[in-house]
Amino acid sequence: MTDSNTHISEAESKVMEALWRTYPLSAEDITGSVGEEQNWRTGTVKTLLNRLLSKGAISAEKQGKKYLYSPVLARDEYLSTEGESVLNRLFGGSVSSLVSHFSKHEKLDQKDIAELKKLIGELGDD
Amino acid sequence: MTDSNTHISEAESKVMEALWRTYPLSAEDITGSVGEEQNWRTGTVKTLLNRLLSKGAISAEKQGKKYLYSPVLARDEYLSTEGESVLNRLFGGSVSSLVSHFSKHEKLDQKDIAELKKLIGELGDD
DNA sequence: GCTTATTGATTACACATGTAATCGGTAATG
DNA sequence: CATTACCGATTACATGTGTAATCAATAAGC
Repeated sequence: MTDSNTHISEAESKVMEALWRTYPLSAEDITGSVGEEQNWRTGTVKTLLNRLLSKGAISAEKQGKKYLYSPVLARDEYLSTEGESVLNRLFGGSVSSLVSHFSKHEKLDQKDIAELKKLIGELGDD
Repeated sequence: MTDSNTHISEAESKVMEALWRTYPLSAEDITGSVGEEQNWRTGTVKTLLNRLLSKGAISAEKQGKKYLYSPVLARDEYLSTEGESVLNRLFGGSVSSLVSHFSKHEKLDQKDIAELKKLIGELGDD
């Protein structure tokens, strides 16, 4: 058990990502975008939407004969929860230890480095 | 499905962590340390060890009537795989985007910041 | 040698997750 | 009005994961 109960699975997170980009979206919309990429039948998308609804991660409002879905859980909140959990599991909760790992393995490109420099600079200024 | 087949679950990773700290270890050793913390019965630890064996993540050698287990998968390799997968899922593969997120949410302590500064400094020198 | 304790192997079982198929109700169409 | 098409709800099912209990083989003790 990763979280108590309302954990969002990987497949579910794909649906969330779509809703975080734009909302509200119908099941059809999502099947057309995410479903296309993931090679999901419509039933699959419906199931994921229902599971997300049960978890309270999204909401639905009836619009004619179909539903329009919107995120309830904010992306930022999701990132915090998931990110922190992973950071703890893998890197003892230390961001610098994560960066160090990726750095050591040449996983930082120029853009990353530039961004990091900027970030760190700003932090110092605080 | 996160990975093709040999994905290491969270419970399994707890066992791996123990073996990465010291090895070889007997099932008893692991039950005594990790099992204690996690409140696992001996059977649970045995199951995890067997699953890790099937996945080729650890090896076992007979020592008298019991087995001694050692890691096969290196911690660093595990960190790379898992870390990259998570980084992709959550932050579009961008380390700086992850750091930015944690920074925005005040999740960087002084030590992190100091470490990051040092890291980035070294990177610039390359 | 027979009994008991140890330890690994096998089996179990509930819940999560990926991936749908099918059922059932309502709306559109002829 | 009867039929069809559309859409959400319900059911399904294999595999993964957490968490063991039990079985079986062997070693140790009486």
